[in-house]
Amino acid sequence: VNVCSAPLARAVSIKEIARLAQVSHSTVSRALRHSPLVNPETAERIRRIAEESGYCPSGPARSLVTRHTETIGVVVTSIADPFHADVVGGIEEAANERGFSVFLANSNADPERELRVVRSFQQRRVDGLIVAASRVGALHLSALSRMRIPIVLVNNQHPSEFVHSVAIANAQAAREATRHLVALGHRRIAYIGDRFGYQSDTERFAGYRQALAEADLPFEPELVVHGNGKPDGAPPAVARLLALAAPPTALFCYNDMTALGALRYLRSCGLRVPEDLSLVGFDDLFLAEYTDPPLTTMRQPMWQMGRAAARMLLDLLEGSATVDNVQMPAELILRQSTAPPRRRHG
Amino acid sequence: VNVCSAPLARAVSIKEIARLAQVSHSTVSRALRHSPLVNPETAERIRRIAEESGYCPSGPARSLVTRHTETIGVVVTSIADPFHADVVGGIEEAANERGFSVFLANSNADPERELRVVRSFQQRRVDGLIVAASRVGALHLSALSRMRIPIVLVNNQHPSEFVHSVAIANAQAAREATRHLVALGHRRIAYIGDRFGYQSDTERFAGYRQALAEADLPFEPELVVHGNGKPDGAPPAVARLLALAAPPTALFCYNDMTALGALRYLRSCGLRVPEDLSLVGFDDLFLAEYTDPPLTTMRQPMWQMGRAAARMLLDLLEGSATVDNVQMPAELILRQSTAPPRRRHG
DNA sequence: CTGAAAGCGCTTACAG
DNA sequence: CTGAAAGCGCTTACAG
Repeated sequence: VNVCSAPLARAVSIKEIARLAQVSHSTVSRALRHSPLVNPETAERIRRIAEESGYCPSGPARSLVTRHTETIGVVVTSIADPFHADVVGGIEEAANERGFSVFLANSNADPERELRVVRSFQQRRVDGLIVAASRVGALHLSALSRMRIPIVLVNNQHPSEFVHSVAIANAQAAREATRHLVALGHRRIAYIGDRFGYQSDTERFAGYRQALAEADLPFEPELVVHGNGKPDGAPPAVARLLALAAPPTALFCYNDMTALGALRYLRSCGLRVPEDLSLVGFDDLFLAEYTDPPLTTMRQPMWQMGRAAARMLLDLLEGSATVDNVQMPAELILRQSTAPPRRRHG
Repeated sequence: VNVCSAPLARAVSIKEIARLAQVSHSTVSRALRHSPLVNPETAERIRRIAEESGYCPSGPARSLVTRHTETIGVVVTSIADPFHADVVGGIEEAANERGFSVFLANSNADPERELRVVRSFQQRRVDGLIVAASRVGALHLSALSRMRIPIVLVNNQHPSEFVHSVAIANAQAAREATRHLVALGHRRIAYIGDRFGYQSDTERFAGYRQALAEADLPFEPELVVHGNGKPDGAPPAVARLLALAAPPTALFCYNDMTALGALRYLRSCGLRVPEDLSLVGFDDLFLAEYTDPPLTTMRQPMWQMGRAAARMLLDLLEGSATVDNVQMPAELILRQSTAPPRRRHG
């Protein structure tokens, strides 16, 4: 016989243990919360009885009176995306350290689903919300701010006094990555962006242009193409670049997933990286170290960003938050996918 | 001024909207739940008022009386691990479809943390639990079954009538993978297992031995080494194999992460895959398609396994579960990391 | 169809 | 130090 699907035994409540201990349930409540307002010996006795009877306090009942749930909601576009998986890991770790549990939901980048999910979190009375890399902030800001709970955005700052965020300095990081290519001698550097209009893409693109301008390199619109942030978005974009009369000698990608797709496509075209073409990614997913050649990329401290977001939210909840937007450091990781361009005319 | 960290405005309750609608709060409750016991017109009016006043029902209050939370807890060893990320994605998707939210927690493979996390889920009164690829089932089964809520294990069956599980036929899958190597002509095939004693490892090892036996190939203990399920666990294990007087010509790995580490280490030794050595992984993480060469591997339908686990749990909750252990199909994916062995003596 | 009452499991003033 | 009371926001018999 299967005990698991049997009707749930009613969990023992504070009342039950009050009966056992021959005190009022108020006293039990105090003893369990270690209130100083109860005789140490009876408190001890009560706790022992609670322990023995397998008492487990009811979160829902408690939060009904305390008006908070020690719970946060996190919505990501896709948990299967390694970037988000890492961020969520950091969030969970930091939340857990402070006694919070996390609700996780996928939005699949679908604004409607996103809104549904947020609404369900609202019913569950999460104390706060973390939204990672989506456009929800832009689309539904008013709906969100109406919720009147703290929200922190990861990699998706929104120019508003209503939301908080943690991100890296995207423009600056992209500029640094592009500079690296310039320093190697590349003059025709392509940018493979993301076609969904994320703010991070806009900023990285801006950084790319800045680096070009600094080096007095012309900005060539034909060198800017768009993927979809995933490996399969890269081939068509790369193909367009390769078909140019004067193809680029280096590719700077919006993220590592795009770089991964580009790398594989280049290989399938018989092109070698970095001998024929240099490639730089963005994120430093763990797999960047395992590609062949290992990928030069701009590292985002994803796990730390998750931790920072959770801590910021928790600080907000206890009113001790000091800043509204934290900016994390990015770091260029030099590996083997970049090299000086081949001389054109030996 | 920042509205988010301002004290929370008390959410409008059923009582408040009762006042607005000039009815009792019982009637409001009924109208909101679409009970037939209320006049359609007043019901409509009540709903409109609720809508306008931004009413959002309180989950905690509701579950206090209904005695369930429409919530499930999922604990994974590491959300940053792509296998788990995918499983969690499937769980969340299926749960969401049926109105459930999911609490996610990492155990870091630490039994104590695992237990703490499960206890916190218990306080939050989750309706059920999914535990993915951990030893919690083995270590804490009694503590778990005492919770008296349904639990389903993913890839971690436990020989007990108390738990439910979804998994693949590990032994059979490993046998098939090994057979593929045998069919290519390999006679010295190594197994790089996992050192943590997971049941899945034990089963895959058994399958490997079965395939050897079937082919009348001797089982050589020296050809069995252990990694840690991650890329960095592979190099020492592979090094030991390479140092053998008669090294293997093919490597069958416990999982893709191990294969990834092995691939990279082999490359660093100047060995080519599959020319010098064949390599097969297990899982078919998305990255298996992007290694160089792309990895031959045994696919586990991770997302589907997550969906199946969630559905099984939900079925258990509504008493409609039909099976206790679902077995998902695995599939050998042939790519370019395997080939016939090189002839030893030309 | 509707309302008053009781109760879910807790916390916390209030009054000893 | 302790208990009785009220209340958190809901649902649901029970009695009109």
